[in-house]
Amino acid sequence: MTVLRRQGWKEIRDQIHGWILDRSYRAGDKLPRDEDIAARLGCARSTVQRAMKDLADAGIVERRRKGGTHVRPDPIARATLDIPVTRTEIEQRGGVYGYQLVRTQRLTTPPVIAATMGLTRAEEHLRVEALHLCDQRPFIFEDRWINLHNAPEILDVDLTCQNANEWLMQNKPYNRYDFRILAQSADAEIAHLLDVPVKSALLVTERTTWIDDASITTVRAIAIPGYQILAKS
Amino acid sequence: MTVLRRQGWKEIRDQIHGWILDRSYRAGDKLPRDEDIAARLGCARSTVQRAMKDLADAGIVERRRKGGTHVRPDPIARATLDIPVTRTEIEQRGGVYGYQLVRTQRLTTPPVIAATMGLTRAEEHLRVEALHLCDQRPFIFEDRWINLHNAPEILDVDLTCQNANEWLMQNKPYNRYDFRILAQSADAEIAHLLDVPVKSALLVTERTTWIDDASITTVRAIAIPGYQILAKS
DNA sequence: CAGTGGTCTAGACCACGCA
DNA sequence: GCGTGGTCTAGACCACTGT
Repeated sequence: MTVLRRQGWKEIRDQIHGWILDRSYRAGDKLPRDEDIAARLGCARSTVQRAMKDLADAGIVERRRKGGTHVRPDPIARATLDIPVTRTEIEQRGGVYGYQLVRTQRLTTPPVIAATMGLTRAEEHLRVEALHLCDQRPFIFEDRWINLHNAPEILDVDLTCQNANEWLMQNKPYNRYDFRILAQSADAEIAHLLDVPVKSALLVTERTTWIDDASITTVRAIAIPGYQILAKS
Repeated sequence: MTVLRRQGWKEIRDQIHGWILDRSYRAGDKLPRDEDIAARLGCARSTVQRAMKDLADAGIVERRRKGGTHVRPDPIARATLDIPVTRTEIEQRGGVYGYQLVRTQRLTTPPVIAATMGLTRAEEHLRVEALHLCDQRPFIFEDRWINLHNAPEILDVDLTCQNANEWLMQNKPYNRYDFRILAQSADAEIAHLLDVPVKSALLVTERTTWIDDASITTVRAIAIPGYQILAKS
């Protein structure tokens, strides 16, 4: 529980974190008020505030007005995932990106998709199935539904050569999304598309995006075996 | 590109985000300096700063000293995952948590584990295999390696009744970790332990934790079919 | 109602990186 | 060098919530 000086809110954060790591304060303990910590460490209260915000975001402490700051008894492991554009992801691996449209259809939403998108009634969508290739080999298969009520311009895009995701990113930025990760066994169709054995275990990510309450698109991306998602501390 | 008033840095953030959404500023465009935005929106520069930090963290803009703030051409989808303690996770689903030790062994690390933990030489570890149960049924199987050099006290813990993860959380807080998500097909042993068909697709999360450069534990958690990881925007 | 964190401000200085 | 974002400060007021 030493007190050192000089240099930035991260130092302050690490000091406070240090008190927890060295068990000066333990799971559930209440930490001093920001103002007292500021006085002890010789900085302004707002600097302690920033340090504390970082610790709270990391799931290490819990703050409540009037209640004060407590060490979390069950520190949450909070990971930040960056989900890059598939093209970028492949290029960062040193591969050559390729794209292949499989099929498009105009359909009204089946109930399961409508529920995912939070629609109160069925709306007409464009369903786009496509393959992302890495060095000419299948890498990710995507099954996407685009809400034609909220993004009708997609009909003017030639999806045989332009990737739907990239068009949407440029033209339909979203401000809310939802994200799921799960495992799925390859059925005959997927196995054929990805060129992998039937029953391979595949990592699937599902994403839905909205502008306010208007759903834009929902996509199910099925990756080849061996694909991993990495997160950083 | 309207200018409204009153209430908080989130309003400021949403205003700026609005300029991007309504395409007043497009992919790659340079936004005005913080100070000019502050003047236009009638707030202090530090308020714009906070709003901008949020947009930058969300992957919507990119900031560089001297270079200014630009709209990201490829907005990264950045998701935050909360990985709860398994007990908490099960209880939040309304299930009854159970724990069952399968096996413990003292071993020196095989190369693949040593590499994951960043060890320069093999060190003695305690390997703990255990099942987390939800309403008496298998839910997650975990295969854990605990570094006896850095956490020798684990040998004094009765792991038949105390969950290794919970002991570590209380007694060996970490300050760095690494995280992977992948899919795996159930082999005969796992299928038997989890009581699922062989070749089921299972979601696997692997985590390694350190205190500074000292590795504490690495764990591979294999979940039953249907398990999903959810992220929030 | 009172204590604590949350936010805002105005101003200052620092650090990085482009010209 | 110099422009821009990054951080720090001291003080003020607000908002939530436990008592």
